Parts: sequence; C-alpha cells; structure tokens
Amino acid sequence: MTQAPRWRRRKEARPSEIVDAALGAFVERGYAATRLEDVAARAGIGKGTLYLYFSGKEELFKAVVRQHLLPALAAAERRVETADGPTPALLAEVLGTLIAAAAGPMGAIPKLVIGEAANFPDLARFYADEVVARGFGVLRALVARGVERGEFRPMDPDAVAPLLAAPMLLTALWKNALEPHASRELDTATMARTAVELLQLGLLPRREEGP
Amino acid sequence: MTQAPRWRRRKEARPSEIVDAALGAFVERGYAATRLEDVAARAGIGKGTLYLYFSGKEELFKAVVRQHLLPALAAAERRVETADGPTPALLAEVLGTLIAAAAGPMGAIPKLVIGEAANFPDLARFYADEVVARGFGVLRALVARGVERGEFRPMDPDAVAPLLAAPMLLTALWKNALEPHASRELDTATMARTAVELLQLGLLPRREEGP
Amino acid sequence: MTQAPRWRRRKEARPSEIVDAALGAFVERGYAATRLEDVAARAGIGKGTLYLYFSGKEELFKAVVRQHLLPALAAAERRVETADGPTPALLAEVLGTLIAAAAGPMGAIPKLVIGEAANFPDLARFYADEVVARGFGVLRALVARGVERGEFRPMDPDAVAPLLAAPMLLTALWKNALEPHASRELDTATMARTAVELLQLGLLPRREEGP
Amino acid sequence: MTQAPRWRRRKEARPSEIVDAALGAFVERGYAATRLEDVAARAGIGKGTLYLYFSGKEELFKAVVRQHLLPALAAAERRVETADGPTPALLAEVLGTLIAAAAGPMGAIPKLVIGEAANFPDLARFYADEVVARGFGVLRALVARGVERGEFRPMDPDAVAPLLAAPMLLTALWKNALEPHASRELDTATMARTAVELLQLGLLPRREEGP
DNA sequence: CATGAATGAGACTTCATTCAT
DNA sequence: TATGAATGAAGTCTCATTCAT
Repeated sequence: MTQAPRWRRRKEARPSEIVDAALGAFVERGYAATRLEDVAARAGIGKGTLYLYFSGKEELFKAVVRQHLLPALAAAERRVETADGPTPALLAEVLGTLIAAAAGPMGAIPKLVIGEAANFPDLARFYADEVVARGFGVLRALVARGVERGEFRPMDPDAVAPLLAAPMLLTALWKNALEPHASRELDTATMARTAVELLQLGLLPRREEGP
Repeated sequence: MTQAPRWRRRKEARPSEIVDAALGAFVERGYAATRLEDVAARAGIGKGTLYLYFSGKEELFKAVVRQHLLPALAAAERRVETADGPTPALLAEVLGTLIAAAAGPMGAIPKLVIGEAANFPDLARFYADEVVARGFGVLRALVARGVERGEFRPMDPDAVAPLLAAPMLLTALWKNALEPHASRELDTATMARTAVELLQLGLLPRREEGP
Repeated sequence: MTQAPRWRRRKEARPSEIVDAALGAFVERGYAATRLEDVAARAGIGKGTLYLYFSGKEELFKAVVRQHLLPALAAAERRVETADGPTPALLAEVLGTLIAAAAGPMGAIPKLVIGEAANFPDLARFYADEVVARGFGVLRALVARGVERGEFRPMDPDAVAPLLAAPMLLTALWKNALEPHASRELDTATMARTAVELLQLGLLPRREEGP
Repeated sequence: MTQAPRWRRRKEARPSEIVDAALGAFVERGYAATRLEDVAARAGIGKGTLYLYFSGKEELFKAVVRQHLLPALAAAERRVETADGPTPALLAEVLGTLIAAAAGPMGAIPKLVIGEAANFPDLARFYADEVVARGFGVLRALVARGVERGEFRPMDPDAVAPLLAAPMLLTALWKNALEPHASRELDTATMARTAVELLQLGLLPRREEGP
C-alpha cells in the first residue's frame, strides 16, 4: 500500500522496538549493569544492529528517557489546559492518574535518571528542566486555577506544586525499585485516595478564612 | 585506661573512614561508576588495604547504607517515643527535621539504594524492611498519636505515613541528584514550611466534624 | 561494432573505477584503516556491489597494486629497450621520469605494499619479484648498456641498479607519507637534477682510467 | 644492594621490555594487525599490565619509535661532529654504518612510520621534523665539511643530503619488508661499498675543475 | 545486477580482585 | 598490617561479509 522501499518498513520500526527493549533491560538491571547484548537479544536483533540506530549506550539511554516521558507529559498538560469544572475534582483526577501511572512501568524512568544523573549531566539537565519543571508547571497551573476561582486557599503555587508531585514520586520509586524485594506491598489505590483527600483538605479554604 | 597503643586508634577508625570515603564516591558517581581505587585514595590508603576491612565492593556498599542510615533512624524513633506536647507541633518538628536532613548528604543514600536495588536484592530487602518500614513506623505512630488524642481527624495511619514521607523523599532526590544540574533551585525551607502547613491542615479535624 | 548495449559500458568500467576509488582510500588511510564502505562511497556504488567484482578486501588491494604498477613498468621497459643515443642522457631522462612519477599519487603504492607486506606474503612476493626485480632489471640494462658502450666505468650493473632506484623510492615515500605532515618540502626538480648529476659523475669513466 | 623498593625494580624495567616486545610485534605484523594481547604475551605479562605503563596502543607505538630512533640518531650526530681526518673516508664510514644499521631490525621502524603516517599525523610530524630532518642535518654537515675543505666539488649540501640517505632507506625497507618474501637477496655489503664508491666519485672535484 | 540492513567475530580497554613483598 | 603491581574476565564498539529484496 505504502510505497515504502523494501527494507525501510523494518528500518522505521526498529528504533522504537530497540528503545522498548532497552527500557525493559535498564529497568531490570539498571543502566550500568545492562549489557548491550541483552538489549539486542530482547529486541530480537544482533549486537551490531544497535549501532545502526544509536551511536552507543549513552544515546540509547537518552532515547529511552525522551521517548517514554515526553508524550505522557504532553498529555497531562493538555488535560489541565482544556479542563473545566471544579478544581478540586480536577486535582483528584490528575493526581489519581499520575499516581496510577507512576505505579506502572513508566515509573521506572525516574529511578533510572536519578541513579545516573551524575554520569549524564546533560540528561539530568534535560530531565530537570524539561520533564520535572514542566511537570511542576502543570501542577502549579492547577493550583493557581483553584486559587483564582476561590476554590483553594491563597497559596503560592510554586511552593505547593512539588508537594503534589511527591506522592507520585514515592509511588514510582517504591513500586519499581523496592517493592519487588520488600515483604509488604503498597496499596496504590488507597495511597492515591488518601493523598487526594489530604491535599484537597489542605488546600480548601478554611471556613474562618472565608468572608 | 585501655592499653591500646596509640596507633591502634587509627586502625580502629579505619573502617569508618573508609565507609565515609565510599559514601562520598558513591554519591558523586553512582555505585557502578565508582572505582575502588578512588575510594582508597579518598580514604588515604592503598587499594589493597580496603580488602582487609571489607570483602569487596558489594560489602562496602552495604556498610555505607547501614552505617549512615540506622543511627538517624534510631534518633527519629526516640524523638517520637519520648515526645509530649501537642501532636501538630511534633509533626511540624519531625517533618522539618527530616526534610532538612534529606537535603543534606545523607539524602544521597536513597538515591543509591533505589538505583541499585535490582542488583542487590538483599540490600533492597534490608532497606525496604529495616529502613523504610521502620521510618514509616515512626510516622505512623505520630499520626496514631494525633488521632488518639483527638488532634487529628480519624484516619488510617498506615495510609497517611507514606504521604508524610513523600516530601522528604522528593527533597532528598532533588537536592542530591537533579538540582546540581538544573537551572532552578528548590527552597528547602519553604518546602518544609508548606509541607507542614498543608499536611497539618489536611489532618486537622474539620470543624463540622467535631462534636 | 560490438553489440554490447550502452549500459554494459558502465558495467565494464566498474572494476577499474572501484580500483581507483580503492587506491585513493588506501593511500589516504592505509589498508587496515580503510573501510570498504568508504571505498564504495567513493566509487559511487553500494557496499554490496563491491563483492560482485572483488571477492573481498584483500583481492581489491591486490588489484590496486597490479593495475597501477604494471603499465608504468612496461612503459619504462619499452623506453629503455628502444632507446638509442648516448647512455648518460638516457639515464638522465629515465631517472627524471621515475622521480617525477614517484612524486605523484602512484608513488603511494610502494608505501602500501611495504606497510602490508607481512600480512600479504603473496602480494609481497609478487611485488618483489614482478615489480621490484623487473624495475631493477630496467636499470641494470641501462647500466650495462653504458658500460658496454664505454660511456660508464666498468661496474657491476646488479650492484648499481638499486642505487639508481633509491632516490625514486625516497621521493615516493617522502612525498606520499611524510611531507604532508612535515614543516619542510622537498624540491623534486632539484632532487632529480642533483641525483642525475651525482650518479652520472659517479658512473662516468675517470680520466686516468681511460686509455 | 640497591635500596630499590620491593616492586620497583621490576616496574622500572617493564616499560622498556614492553616497548621491545611491541617493536617486534609491530615489525612482524604491522601496527593495525598487531593485537595488544600478543604484545603482552611477548613481554611475558598480562593484557591489562600494558595499561599500567602506556595509555593505549597509540602511545605504545609512539614510544617504540621514540625509544629506538633517537639514541641511534644522537650517536650519528656525535660521530660527525667530533670527526677529524679526510671527509671522503668519513663519508664512507658513516654511510657504511648507516646502511648496516638499516639492514638490521632498527630498519623496520621507517616502515612502520611510513605505513601509519596518515593515521598518526603528530607522529609523522615528529618523525619528519625530528628524525628525518635531523638525519639529513648530519649528512648535510658532512657534505658541507667536504666542500669547505676542498675535498668535494662545490655542491648544495641541502640537495645532496637526501641522496646520501636514499640507499639507507632502500636497504631498510627491502631488508625488513620485501626480502623475506622475495626470491633474491640483496647483498648489503656490496650495496654499501658500491654506494660509497659511486657517491664519493660523484662528489669528488673533477680534475678540470681544480685550479 | 544492485543494494544496504543485518550480523557477529574480534579488538581495545576498564577495573575488581589477588598476592608477593 | 599495608601496599600496589599484576591480572583477566567482561563490556563496548567496529567493520568485513552476507543475503533478502
């Protein structure tokens, strides 16, 4: 149907297949302990084929981070921008979604970036400025919206945003790093519900502060 | 009093000096990228001398974690157990202390453990069960105390504890992994103050819930 | 006259185009450091196409040597065989031509062969026996001619031939290997003139040796 | 007897042992085809030990060149500077020595440098400027001495020097690269004698040029 | 005929660990 | 007890060669 030249079809799918394989491997063993040969095996290709698509381990790592985080982030931004309705409900929804996502495999990425930040300064910068800052931005906007509409107490959105993100981070790291080895589980649903409840209450205007 | 000749003192201090050197090295480069030769150099000893005190890199890593976390944890436990006075104030104090500590070099340890959890399952288990669980225990006790004394709404302390820990974790990781590379700083003091305010309000009994 | 369709011309030219491309690449980077992909690119063909004409890198190398040296050698042989006139003038002409040729790109071939002799014994043998020996043969014939005609002192042509070849070799290697990196140039014309002068005088009969 | 610290004795001999082993290996197979593992085996050490003394293959190569050529060069310089007696005899002695040396294993170094010049520009520059230029300098001084003392015709020493060097170069390359594979040998002694004879005669004042 | 995607053997290099001194 | 020279397993990366298209 498409006029794709013979081999291209495969070639175009490859990078993304490799990145997926790499994510899996990195998540399981960490960046340093992952052998490129394993990544290749997971992707069902030869060792050298990796180098047709990525200039080395480092580039592959960066590609993993970029490919898996930016789409999710963009989705979150859009959700908040286009939302209407009461802010507390929006907060509940966003927090719930984030925490649920953090419990999944995507939550392994922060672990990777945090662990390797010292060895990949530019990746750390990218992650800090483009992912974390943008993520905080979404939450800041959410808080500002609530404050403006009188649904939240007047608070500095810059100071509050990290606190909204914190439960998600904790979930991501616990679920992807420690829980597999721990003797007790964390109930994500309860976690999310409690977080929303606690933060909502913390943000709502106190009665005596009202008019 | 002890008949130990002077130079024994040095010998007895060695393991701890080495562990300190190792912590510094691990924090700066991560576990895998740290060369034992660098640790030895930091400790001012020869490469081979390390092996007189630790059986290898792995043991050294575990010693780092054990040595630096358990004392802080024990201190926190004692503080809560022996405290009297209103719980909200105690919460403020504990959270403030924890977040401040997380911003310091000790906050680098979670980063290490999280990053290497997959490669050191028994260390991960140790950390999850002995450090995290015990840490949560302190916070759980704190919440339970407030609930019992009617200072907090009735809530499940198990569900709330992680939420109290989350800002500390975020601080630890941000300060020790990303901020050195990021273009913006996190104001720890504001962070702590806002966290306390938000969580206190979220925990306090709502007026209409009172009698 | 031939019924070959036009595009066959291209096909027939291919091997020679490839050999030219290979010569350029080998000369620039050396045999081992030359990637077949670069040769293909220089020749304007695909990597796999090389293998339709040459069975591998080694064959290609041999083809380069054979194709570029034998014609020049045959020309030199013919020149000496058919020459008449005084031998000193012929010596001057031949030496001048050889040194001039050595300064050009063809002079890069000795460099290649010499550098790879150990890895290509049969090529080394071919070069030693078919190129060098034949080349020496031309010079030997030249000297013998001069001796026979009483224009040169009686000398062993076998012993003199290498000495006539030496300036050419030095020129070839200097121009093609070292000069590009050196801070001083070699003046080929002066070199040739001085060589001819020196060798002519060295070969001419001394007056007291005459009758 | 020496107060050399335990391991030092060995450590100090090592670099030179390794360089010797490397020279042998490079000469036999060429730079690119030589595996560091072979060099190590020749030196009787482990693969990794090489890296305690040389930062890599490239450094090792450069060390080989520097270590083996500069002493011989310095010796030649001294010989000419301190010589007295007639210049033609000095010329005979120097040329004879050089050609004899070129026929030995040291003569393999030019082959190496020439073959790898393109891949080691700085080594090529070093060799061209420090070895070749200095070598030419010795010969230039020799010629100038003869001219000044009226033992040689007035000639430009700069133009003559390369011609004196050429037989040595040819000997070095033939003996070390091609002859092992060729069916005929080059008689070094005859070569040297003929070269001296030819060049001396070429340089001596012609009778009619005298007063 | 021509291509270039895919491969995997092989080389360089690093570094945890050992052990003679 | 302390050292650091030595080691070799293991990992990253290159590139000649193959073969489906």
